Amino acid sequence: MTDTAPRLVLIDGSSYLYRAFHALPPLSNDDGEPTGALFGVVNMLRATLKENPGYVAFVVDAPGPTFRDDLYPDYKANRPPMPDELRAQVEPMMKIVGALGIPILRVPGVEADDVIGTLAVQAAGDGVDVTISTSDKDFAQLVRPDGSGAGIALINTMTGSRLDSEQAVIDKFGVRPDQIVDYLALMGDTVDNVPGVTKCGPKTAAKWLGEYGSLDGVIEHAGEIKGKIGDNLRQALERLPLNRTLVTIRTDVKLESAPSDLVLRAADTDALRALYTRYGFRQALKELGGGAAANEAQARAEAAGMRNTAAGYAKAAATADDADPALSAVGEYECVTARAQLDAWLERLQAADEFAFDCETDSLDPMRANLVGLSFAVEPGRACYLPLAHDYPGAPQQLDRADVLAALRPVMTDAGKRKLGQHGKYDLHVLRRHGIDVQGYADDTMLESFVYNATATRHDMDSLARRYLGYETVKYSDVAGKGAKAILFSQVALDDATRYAAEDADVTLRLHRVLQPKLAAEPTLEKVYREIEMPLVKVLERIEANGVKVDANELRRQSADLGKRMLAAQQKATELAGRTFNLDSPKQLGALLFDELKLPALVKTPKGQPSTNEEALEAIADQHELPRVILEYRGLAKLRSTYTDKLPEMVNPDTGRVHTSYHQAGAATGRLASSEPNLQNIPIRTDDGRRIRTAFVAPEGRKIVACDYSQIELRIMAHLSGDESLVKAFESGADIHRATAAEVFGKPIDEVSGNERRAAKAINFGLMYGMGAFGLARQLGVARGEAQDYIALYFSRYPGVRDFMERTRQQARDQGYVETVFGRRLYLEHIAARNAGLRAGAERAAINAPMQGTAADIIKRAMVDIDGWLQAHADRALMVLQVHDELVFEVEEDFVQTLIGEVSGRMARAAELRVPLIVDSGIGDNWEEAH
DNA sequence: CCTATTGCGTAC
DNA sequence: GACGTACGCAATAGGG
Repeated sequence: MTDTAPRLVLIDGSSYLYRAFHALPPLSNDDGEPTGALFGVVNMLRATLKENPGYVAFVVDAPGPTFRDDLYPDYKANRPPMPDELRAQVEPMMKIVGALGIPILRVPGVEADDVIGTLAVQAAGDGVDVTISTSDKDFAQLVRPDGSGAGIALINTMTGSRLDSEQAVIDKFGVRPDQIVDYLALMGDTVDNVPGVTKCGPKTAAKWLGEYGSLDGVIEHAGEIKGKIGDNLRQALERLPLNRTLVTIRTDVKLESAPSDLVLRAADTDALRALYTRYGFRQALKELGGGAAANEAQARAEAAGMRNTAAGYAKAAATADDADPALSAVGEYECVTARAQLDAWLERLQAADEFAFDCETDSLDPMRANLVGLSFAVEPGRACYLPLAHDYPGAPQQLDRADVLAALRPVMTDAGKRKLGQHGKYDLHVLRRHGIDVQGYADDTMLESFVYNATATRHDMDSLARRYLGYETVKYSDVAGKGAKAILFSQVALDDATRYAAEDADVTLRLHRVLQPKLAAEPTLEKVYREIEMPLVKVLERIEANGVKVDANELRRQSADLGKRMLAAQQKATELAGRTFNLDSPKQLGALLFDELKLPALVKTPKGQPSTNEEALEAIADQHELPRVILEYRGLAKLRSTYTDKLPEMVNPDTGRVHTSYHQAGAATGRLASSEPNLQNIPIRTDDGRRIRTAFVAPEGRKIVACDYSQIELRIMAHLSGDESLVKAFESGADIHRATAAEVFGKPIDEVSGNERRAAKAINFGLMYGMGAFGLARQLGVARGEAQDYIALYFSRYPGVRDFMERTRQQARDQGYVETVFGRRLYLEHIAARNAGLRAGAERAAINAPMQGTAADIIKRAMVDIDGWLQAHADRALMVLQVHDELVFEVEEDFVQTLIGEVSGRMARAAELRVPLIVDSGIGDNWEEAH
């Protein structure tokens, strides 16, 4: 229960500010502004936010008197005025806190302590786990056990100490939390000018309270205490009750904010960047980065939005007893080990309109994984886990796997019974390999999330649960450990396995209930999801299952050859350098080239270091022999380490083939991504590289057929822009780069030189990527002014393209997203950023996304169509690869012509554009020949 | 020891 | 700062 409850973190801002001010050296930024305390507080805040609290508040004192001043005019009278250097840091701190998205509480007439106390007690009473982040020990009085209910814990982020139980308080102070007030009253507080019993410190106070139980007990027995300290006590007797009132943190003040209002909002990254830059917080700035941190902020924003539209955390904190639990209650999940239980669940599955399922296995590779268990959810909170192959000492008896699968087969293969999953392609593989070819796979929460907002790079279940349900799932590592110590899921105890696995199905179902309506509210997105992505799941499953035949021996021969040549290059390099060094280490290489040999460092890495990349080495290749040798070595090493050594290792022993994984939610533009191994970046440019493709072969009696779209993205640019000249060029069937060169350089098409065509090609591609004159100049090796002239000339010949690009930028700015021809959306979170670099990057992405994304939509549609046709010919041809604009098939020889006709026709008809879609095909015994 | 980041390079 | 989308290798840096 504790790990399912929402969390509230209350930050005692004032205490941190003072503590950091006194603890840290008096740092300042380049402008001489003091930053020491700020630095400490910012680090503390970042550490706090890393814990992903759903609710948080930064509480500070408001100016003006409080009830304690009324009770005791000298309260805090000893306190010196705030030093100027500290005062100067208060406003910046508030700005940073605000920019981080943390609600700030500053309540007039109420001390921060009392605000925190009131919120803590209120939230804990509502079942929320509360953490008070403070360096003030007085708060120990609020610590309470978290046992079954929600507790209040103290954390001091600066020292890392944590007080989260009664025992922890006793260990630290020698008294229980409920005695802390009495303890403080006895000792007094010099900082707040509250005099206690003279000479009574922590030891004495704890001793007395241990003997007499409470302050009242101590007062009662004051006469019995001997010695000087007894006299001191008796002298202080009169003021002890007042002390107690002063040190008691109030938990009943009237506040306008309820704990559920304290939702962590999205961070304002632009503001943060500006503030961090101003105060020189480099690490914080780095973490802010362009990517991960921004996504996190986005995720937080959405999660916060979620909670606000629900009824606040009170609903999220609902317990198992609630009729409508917004969060699961661990323990309610059923572990199915008896036939009668299974039968009951089969009935539930039969009765449900749609249910969620999930497979547990012993491997992340769906082509190797063994089924260890299955989970199902029929309605939120109602889920089960069916362990099938758990095997550890003392493992309970489980139902027979074959029996269970046989019992489940009817419902799992019933196309009319809608099933849903999270990244279900994995589960489809596993079940297929265990004899169940799932039909009716209707919804996938990963794809719902991806289509709904592809900008969020993570679409895994844990992230989605956090983003859309405000819920922290049980992690795999929680039940199975991680790293080298991780155990197989089959070795996880059944109760742990149940709370993990059943939750997966449960959360999947809950996510679907949240995401489905969101998608339904956007009909074009719904269409992309329903008509492109969902049908593609089974198609990709088949392609992955087919795999591609790879001649491992051929690759091993190539590895040996590359190795010999690498060795030769290495020897030559050692000779030229006059010493040995690691050719694979950019750091060592840089030191050698730029420090020892004093060669000019013409290219810098993003971090400002001298780069040793290809461009940098090419630039100095005329000054020394070594750079050329390094380039030779690099090229060989790349091919060997990434391809010829690795691909043979990826051959599946069961099938003898290589099975890549296609990630349907891989690229924000809608493209697929391929991994393990990535078969979408097999070399083609160089001879050595292209040779690797000869190892992608067809078995005896079959051919490799490759069909690719000709210039699809440029055609889409023609379609989207409607530019007359460009459309005409494509209609005429001309070589598009040659035609562009003819336009730009103003000469007949057959007089265009090779160099002019090359320049035109660079312009065509560059424009699609939003390239500017600077980039084009670098690409072509011409002056920037010349490149600018080319671009200007291009736009004057193709004004429609220029208008299209401006329209696209404007659309991105106006609505925050751009879309493909089929309505797929890409949100651009930095399109309005104040940071010019970020904004320019977003504009380039905005220009590219409609073209790249539309191309992705088109080939996906074609794949679904082709797969539908190919199903009837599965014994004669297989679809084996997709490389963005290309589909590769393995085809029986006498079926090749039929296939090419069907495939190229279906590819060409996958979209109706203003220009024709042309498909080129090639045939060969291997992939290289098929090009 | 394991994970994250950096630098580099492959594809479309 | 300057060309969009990916994945992955080897070295290195950093946290436990």
